[in-house]
Amino acid sequence: MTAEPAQLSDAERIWQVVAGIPPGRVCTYGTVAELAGLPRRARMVGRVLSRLPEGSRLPWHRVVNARGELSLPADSPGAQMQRERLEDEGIGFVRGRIPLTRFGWQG
DNA sequence: GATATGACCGCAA
DNA sequence: TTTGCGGCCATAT
Repeated sequence: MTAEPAQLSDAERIWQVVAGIPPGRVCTYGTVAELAGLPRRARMVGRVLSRLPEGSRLPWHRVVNARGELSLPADSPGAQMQRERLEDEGIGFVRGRIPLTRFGWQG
């Protein structure tokens, strides 16, 4: 028989990790993947977030790339919303980047 | 089945 | 500092 996922799927584990990022903190794709038990699968995190519905309450905006930059196209509405929500949480940008040494979250 | 693509990452130069 | 390259892996064609 076609087995339904007995445990949480990869995507569901990623959602759980992202949901656990505290306000005012950011996490990189690679770190999210690792915390989700998927080392070296940063790209999968990006893919999962790109497929989130607009109404999702997941704090996806707290996930940035390893350089502290937003990975969405800068001109996209998503990127602008992401930056706005981050600044609302007190996260500051320095020359277009977030200082991960200060705002990064390790779990 | 093979190839191309993507909200990535780490390292070497 | 930036750039290039290999690695990673689910989806789409």
